[in-house]
Amino acid sequence: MKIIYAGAPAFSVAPLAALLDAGFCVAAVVTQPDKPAGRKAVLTPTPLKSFALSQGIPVLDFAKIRDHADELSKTGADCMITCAYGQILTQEVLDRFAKGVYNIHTSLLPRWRGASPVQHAVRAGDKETGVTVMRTDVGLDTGDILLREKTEISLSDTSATLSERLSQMGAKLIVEAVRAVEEGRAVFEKQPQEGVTVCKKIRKEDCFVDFSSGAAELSCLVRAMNPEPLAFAYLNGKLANICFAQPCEGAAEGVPGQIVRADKTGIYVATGEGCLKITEMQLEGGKKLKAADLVNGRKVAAGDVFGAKR
RNA sequence: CGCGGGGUGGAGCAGUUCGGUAGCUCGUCGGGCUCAUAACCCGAAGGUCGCAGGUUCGAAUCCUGCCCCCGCAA
Repeated sequence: MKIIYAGAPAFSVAPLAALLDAGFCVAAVVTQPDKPAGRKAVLTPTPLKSFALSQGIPVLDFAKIRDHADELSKTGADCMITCAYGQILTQEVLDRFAKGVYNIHTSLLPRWRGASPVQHAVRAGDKETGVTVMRTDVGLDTGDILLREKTEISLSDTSATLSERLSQMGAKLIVEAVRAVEEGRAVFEKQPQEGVTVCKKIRKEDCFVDFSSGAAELSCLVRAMNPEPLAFAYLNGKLANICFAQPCEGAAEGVPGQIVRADKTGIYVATGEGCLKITEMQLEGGKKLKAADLVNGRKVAAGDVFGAKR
């Protein structure tokens, strides 16, 4: 079985590594073109590209994969695996692979089809999520399901910790999946009609922490946006990216957004319903800091109020 | 040349405007109090003030160059 592997973010690296470890031949890696990144706008390859090059695998970074179907065929691959690749595949591309095209998707399909399933699952307060390996068709994550594995989402999970876990799960599943396909024992199941949700790409304005909402809901928002793009509000005239927060016991006396207590254990903020404990936060221009450090440096004190503007 | 913040004992910060003995909240170590403690009291150790050069009797502070970290925007 000769494989082409398509992906981009760090998340997509582990499954590729697993396929290589399992002894499969990866003819080429397809990924997004290098993009300017960081303050200096340095042209940066995707994490998957860096990894592929370090493994000596040829990399194809097409601006539009649909214009390069012939090049895909030339690799002689009979199967393509995609994982957070970020480009829509056309029927012409799908037809180039005799053994099919399969996608590793980080949700329990048909829930959270689309661009940012991990963040949406956390933000929605889902109790569980997982990884689905499916056969790709021209629809958006609508293909038939081959394998699926669940994992719980805990109150201490962020999109960062979940992604890491899902990446490992995806790595395990894709090896199983490819073996099944290779041995002709793959069994597919149509996606259910019910329970379909679609998620779009997250924008920064989706990340505003409105303290008039409930603490439980805000905790989900904050944890969903970690590590990127980070939930935020304004504090003492500065942008404050809130990295980690959990709902906590205790009355929340004070107007929503007001810090009722700030000590080594956390920054306790009144919300519309309940109290939110922030334990990690990043002020404009600064690094991410633990609550204890913010309090020690006198940057945050009881009585300060989070708001929507500077 | 996209805009901006920052580098000061182990951590987070003040001090820089207007040069003159290195300060705060913690942590660490030692001692005390306590049935006990992450609480409280007493004491101690620990700093080339990012790097290099310049001005000066004297530079964390003023001037010049460089390195590194971070927020926004892409």
